[in-house]
Amino acid sequence: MAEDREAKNPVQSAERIFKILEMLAESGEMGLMEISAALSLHKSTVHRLLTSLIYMGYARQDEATQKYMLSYKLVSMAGKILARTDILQIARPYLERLSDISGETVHLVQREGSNILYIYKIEAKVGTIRMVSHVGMVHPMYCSGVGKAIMAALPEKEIRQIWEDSIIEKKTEKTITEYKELLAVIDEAKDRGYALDDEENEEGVRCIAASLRGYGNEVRYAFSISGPVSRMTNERIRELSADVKRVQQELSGELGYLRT
Amino acid sequence: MAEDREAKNPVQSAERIFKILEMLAESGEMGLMEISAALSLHKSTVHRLLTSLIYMGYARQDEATQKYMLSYKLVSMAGKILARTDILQIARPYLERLSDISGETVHLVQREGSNILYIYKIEAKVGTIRMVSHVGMVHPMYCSGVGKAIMAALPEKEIRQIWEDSIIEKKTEKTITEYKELLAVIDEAKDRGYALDDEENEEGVRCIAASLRGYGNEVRYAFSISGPVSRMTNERIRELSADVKRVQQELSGELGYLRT
DNA sequence: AACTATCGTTCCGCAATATGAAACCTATGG
DNA sequence: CCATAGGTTTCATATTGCGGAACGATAGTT
Repeated sequence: MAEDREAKNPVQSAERIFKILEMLAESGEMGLMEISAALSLHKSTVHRLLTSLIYMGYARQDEATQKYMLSYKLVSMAGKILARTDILQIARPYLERLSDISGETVHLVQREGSNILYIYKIEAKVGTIRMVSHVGMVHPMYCSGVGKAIMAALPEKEIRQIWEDSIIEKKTEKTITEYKELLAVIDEAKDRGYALDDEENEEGVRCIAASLRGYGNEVRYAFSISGPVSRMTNERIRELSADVKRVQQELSGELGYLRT
Repeated sequence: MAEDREAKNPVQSAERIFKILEMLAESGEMGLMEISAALSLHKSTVHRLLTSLIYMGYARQDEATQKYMLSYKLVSMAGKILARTDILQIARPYLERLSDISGETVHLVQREGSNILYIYKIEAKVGTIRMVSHVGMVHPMYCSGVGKAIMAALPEKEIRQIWEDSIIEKKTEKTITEYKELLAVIDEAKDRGYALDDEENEEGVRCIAASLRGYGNEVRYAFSISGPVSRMTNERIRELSADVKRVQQELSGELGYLRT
């Protein structure tokens, strides 16, 4: 077959200049020949492309060593992107999929000190029960699945702090009111890789949650699937946990782009 | 003179592709014609360059709206650059301690000419107020605590230069718009050993800042603690200033050892 | 439905542009 | 002082990127 279907970069010089950019981002600083050799490009070509990068302000050359390195213009650009893009943009499609799979209510929350803030909610597609949660709601961490998911990623010192900051309130029969018990439950969550809320916050509601790491690599978000006990059997939770963990995996991957 | 000395970008397509990149970073998402019009480039040219960006993974096109936007690859690259900025490695534990002590937002910035670049941020651990600052943000020096902390270590000639380079803008009631006033405030900072920002940049936000000397012994960095006026009383600022100055002391010592 | 306007995509001939060989600098060190 | 190994500049060449034009798809209008 003479067919040449394979996609190809339509702009050669762009291909090359970004290769150089990526290489410099990786290695910090490099000499002309070093880059030339690594990319199998003629040194005069590399020189021209570098001159262009410098002209545009993306790179600079060390006066003394003559080595090339990146400027902070890229960092500044990245900052603009981040400033605009909250996690919601990224997470939404994944959460939508969770909602499709399960038909249950899906939440995305953000840590706010010792509390969590609901920043996104997809209503259940089956049944008629409506959860009291809503976007903008602030809720203590200790008695929610998402809260425990976040705490499972924190050092014990911080968990203790959160506990002390919280007004412990026995919302249901099963609400945890002993610090030791909380720690035990969090330990379980650590082992499993996901946290549970077994009617500890709202009578008849169970949920399964996992945390997410944000830009600075700190745990700042969590998401969950919630539903009535009638449908959220142990059996079903085990099934859904696979989906939750997969989404956590995938989302972490995508958000990981934002980290180092 | 027929002399045409003015530097020129030696790679046209690079020039254009980065213009597109910058434009997208600024605006979030744009249509083909929109970009084409804004840059006075033929739409087929823009299309080709965008295809190239997408091919390399720096951009993507929304399925539904067909609009173009940047991916997170740039952010990831920026992360790599920042990760290598060694002051960050050294300073991080100290800044974390400041954050622990105060519970407030902590920033680390780097001087970039007459501006500052935010290279690290620790979010406040108490309260729910979020500062607009973010890593990668570029900001004028004259109306920020960190900027004034840096200027306090510069000769007046340079301060004047910075002032002239800056676009003076009355961001709040208290923003300094007179050069003489700036000098006075900087003088105070020199005496005290730390600089303040008293709602000069963002309504309701006060901050306390100090500068750091880099490798060549020139002042290139500064850090700060910021918080809402409600918590950042004069009393508290005096308390925190001791911590700020101690961290400055310790960090300066450690950075002094580094000589490339 | 037919018409129109708008936007994104594809094609392709032309020449401007990017290419790389070679010559030229400038340090460093043997 | 010569040799070597970077980095820089020049320049003829053809490859690459350019943009006019035509196409397709979608949405708004009559």
